[in-house]
Amino acid sequence: MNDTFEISDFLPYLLNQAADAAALEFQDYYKSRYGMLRTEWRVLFHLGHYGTMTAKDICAHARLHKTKVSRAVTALDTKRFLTRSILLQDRRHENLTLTKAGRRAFDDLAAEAQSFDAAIMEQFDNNERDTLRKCLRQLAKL
Amino acid sequence: MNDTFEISDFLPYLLNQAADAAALEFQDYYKSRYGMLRTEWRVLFHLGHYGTMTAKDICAHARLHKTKVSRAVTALDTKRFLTRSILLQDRRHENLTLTKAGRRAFDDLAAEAQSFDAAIMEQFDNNERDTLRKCLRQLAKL
DNA sequence: GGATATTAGTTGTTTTTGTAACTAACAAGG
DNA sequence: CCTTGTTAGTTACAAAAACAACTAATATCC
Repeated sequence: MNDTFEISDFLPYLLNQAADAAALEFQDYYKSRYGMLRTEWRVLFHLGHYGTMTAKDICAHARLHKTKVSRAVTALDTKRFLTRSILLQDRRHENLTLTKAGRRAFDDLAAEAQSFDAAIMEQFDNNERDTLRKCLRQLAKL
Repeated sequence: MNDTFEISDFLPYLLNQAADAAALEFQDYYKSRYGMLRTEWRVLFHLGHYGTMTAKDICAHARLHKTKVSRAVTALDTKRFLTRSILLQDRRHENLTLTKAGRRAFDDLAAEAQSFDAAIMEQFDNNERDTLRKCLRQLAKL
């Protein structure tokens, strides 16, 4: 009918398909193993990687809405993966810190993520990898 | 804390962030202008681009679940953007065809998508564009 | 000091998705 | 024909996301 423009060439579509495909396998891992949702995994990652921080910090850094973070923190708290401590200077903030169990989960998942990432990237050569990451970073910044 | 692995380097995360960012602006367009959801836009695109086809065909080609397509078709039908006609040979299938209004919406959105895509790609050089699309296609296939 | 505005985080309500069960039509083997 | 199986599509219910309204603490301006 109209052959001037293919949807599989449309960047937002392509990005979305690629993102879905890439997320799938890893998602199964943290879901079945720890009963975590994607936002929980991201929050866990931030705390494990950057250390103690507030929900606000996570929102800003992970580009997540505060309600999503709030619910993820509640879930991780219920799982005893983190502890909350209200700051004396400003009782609106609370510092979030991983527990031992939280850190174990983080260590496991981070290692898994890393090897998962490497496995995906294996299909590309060095030039492609660099270009891909560079372009994606630039797009994510918009 | 742990600096061996950055989350912003984790491909599923990066892809997701890039996909979100890229989808945002265009999403606003079809949402505010036509009250469409993403799946509706995709179904509309398929019908506009490939012509009359069944829901099943769209599922296979767009990699969408049949329930999502079913709901999108209902929504597009309500908006009078398509008509359904049951096939005489096999009354389980129904052919979906855009109405005049549906085609107008498609023409508008396809043009918009195309220039939107071009605008995004402008920030990359030719080599980057090719590599990006090639890698994304490959990832999407998984 | 006290009204007003901000900020961090939570809760409630509505949309949207995901999953599974369902209906209706057809196919195939006996 | 008539059971059994398969297929296209819908519907019902549960999980998750989006959005708005809220609470509690602090900051600011008069």
